Amino acid sequence: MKRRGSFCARSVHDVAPELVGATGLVDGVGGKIVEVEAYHHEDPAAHSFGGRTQRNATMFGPPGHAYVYRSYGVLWCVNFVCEEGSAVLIRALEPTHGLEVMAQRRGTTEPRLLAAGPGRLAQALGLTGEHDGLPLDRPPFELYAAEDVAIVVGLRVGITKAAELPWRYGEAGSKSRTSRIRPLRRS
DNA sequence: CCTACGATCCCCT
DNA sequence: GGGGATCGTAGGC
Repeated sequence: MKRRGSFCARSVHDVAPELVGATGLVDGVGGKIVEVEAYHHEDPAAHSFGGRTQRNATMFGPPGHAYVYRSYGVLWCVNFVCEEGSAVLIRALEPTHGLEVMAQRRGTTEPRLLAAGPGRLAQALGLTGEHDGLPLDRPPFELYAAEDVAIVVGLRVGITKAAELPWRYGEAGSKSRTSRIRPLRRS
């Protein structure tokens, strides 16, 4: 996308909604991002809250890199690093490229189960801890500017701290999201 | 359709 | 030594 290098070097609250509708590929496999969550460094739910550690070191590095961490010991989740130790968790995408590869990695051809959910998405795109810290503006990554899509805003899921913050963004009406977002507002 | 729960690893305190 | 930014399966309705 234009301004690719600096796109993430802004507030996570600006970057997160603008990523909805963008297309992201890894080695040519991926699709349209339809759901994300923002994690700010002053937000108790963020991994970077409380300062730099071994696991979250990438979040404190330069913006525009991938922060990949292991979740529940069994899966990987992918974030785009933004400014000041904040990041956008990529929660779901609508598969458009490399459907057969995704189906093989996921062990299903059911479209809804390919990349709806952060763990499924990482598996479908072949992302693991080896991608942690890699720049997003170079291969194997490709990013393309967002379509003009209607956005729904709601509460983040799966967290216990700061659960009331409306920092989850999705494409309105998408069938490739993880679940219904009870809309707080639209834009 | 829905809810409940176990798996399984690192990182962190 | 505890606890997840989750997923799949099992079972009930």
